[in-house]
Amino acid sequence: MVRLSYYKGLLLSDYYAPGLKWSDEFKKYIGFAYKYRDVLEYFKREEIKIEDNVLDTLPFPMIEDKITLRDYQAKALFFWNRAGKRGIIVLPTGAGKTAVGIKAITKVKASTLILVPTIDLLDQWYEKIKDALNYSPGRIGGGYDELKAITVITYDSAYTRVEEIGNKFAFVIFDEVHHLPSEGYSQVAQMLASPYRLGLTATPEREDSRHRLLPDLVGPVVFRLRASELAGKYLAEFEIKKIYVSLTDDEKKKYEELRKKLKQFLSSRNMQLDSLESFHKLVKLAGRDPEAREALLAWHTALRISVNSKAKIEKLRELLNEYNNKENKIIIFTRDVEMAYNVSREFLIPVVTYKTPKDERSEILRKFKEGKYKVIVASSVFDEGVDIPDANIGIVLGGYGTSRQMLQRLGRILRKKEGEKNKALLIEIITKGTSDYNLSKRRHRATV
DNA sequence: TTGACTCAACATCCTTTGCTACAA
DNA sequence: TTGTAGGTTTCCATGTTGAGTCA
Repeated sequence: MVRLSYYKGLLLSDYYAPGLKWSDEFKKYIGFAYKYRDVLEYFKREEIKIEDNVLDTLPFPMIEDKITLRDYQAKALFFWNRAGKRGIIVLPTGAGKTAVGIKAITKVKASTLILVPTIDLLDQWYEKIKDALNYSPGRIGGGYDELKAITVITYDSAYTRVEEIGNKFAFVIFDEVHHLPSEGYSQVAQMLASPYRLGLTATPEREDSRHRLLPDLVGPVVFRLRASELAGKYLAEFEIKKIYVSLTDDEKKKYEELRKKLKQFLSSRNMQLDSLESFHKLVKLAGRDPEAREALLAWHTALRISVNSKAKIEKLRELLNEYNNKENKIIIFTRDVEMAYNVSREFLIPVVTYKTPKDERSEILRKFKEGKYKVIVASSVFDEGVDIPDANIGIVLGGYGTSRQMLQRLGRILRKKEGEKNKALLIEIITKGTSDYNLSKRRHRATV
């Protein structure tokens, strides 16, 4: 008879099993709690009897189930179920990931923990569960601290509480699961004993390649659908337009000076900037070498000039003249805060950045939803986890070189509206011949 | 309870085009 | 001659968020 137990994120066992190591401190074999399922299966295969004291879950409540899934949502859940209730479902923004998650809870019928990156999402899940299951889930984070059989928690709170609650849930849902592989959050996944796992995201891939950890932490991608596959029926038809502009003579002169400074430094040190690693090398060097710091600063400034070029503002003026009318709702996206405020001042448009106070932000979003505001400008605050009212036109003035940001911004204009005839339109304004062009090229790598 | 702070964690950050020492 | 590894243990900037603290 093997005794299995849980202790502060660890799995303790009397006998050896793959994935466990002997610990002199505990006088037992130990491993991270997430090995629980594998260890259990191993002992079963070996026909070894187990006394299992790992999970200590709260009783599953009486719930209703008012969720009707669309065909692709049901299919996604089918594949996840077939994979042993483990794995990741990839659906574009607006395709109803939350509904899939809630339906999964009703299938598993066991105590469930839902991890979310922001308080906005904490509230959204809370409301949707209340509606769909006629049950008020617990909330931990954002000032709440209620542990219930179905509980929504922020990643940050989970990080500080996981030792204590790591064995209270048989099922765990990781919303926006691309956050999970980061240094700190991945420990949360390891310290949870939950044998059933579901990850939800629109874009699992990460710039740092740590998404390679996801199959181990959550399971493989079991279902994937792109925005273009849902366009027309469940999401709006859309078009992506690219408009190219040039730097002014002044900007060009400055830009080239700065790039030259960077190049001169690189060649003086026999360095190249041809990979992320080489860039990190430069950053490291900049920590102790003033010349390297100067070079990096030059790179930053040059980037800013190209992303926030004056011609973009003029092009934006034309676009607003053309599209700013009763029929359209427009969101303008910028890369940095300064540009967002410049646009706001120039065109007298309400602006939202991370500096905007909370109530002012919700006020602006409310008025945009009601149609009192037709155009708003935002930095990268709307990229994820915020419930943004529908728009049908997005204008990208600047951004990162990541397809994640691109797809998330696209998602902001894709919600299908009743009787809508016009296509949703995402317009990107790009400064040609500069790093801005490279950024744009990079964010289009992944097919939409 | 709020509001204003601070702090920590997370994310992005590259594409040009030439090295040098050593092993196979 | 050709091919390949090379060095450590992070962190120039800016943006964004959640949690904690203190008035």
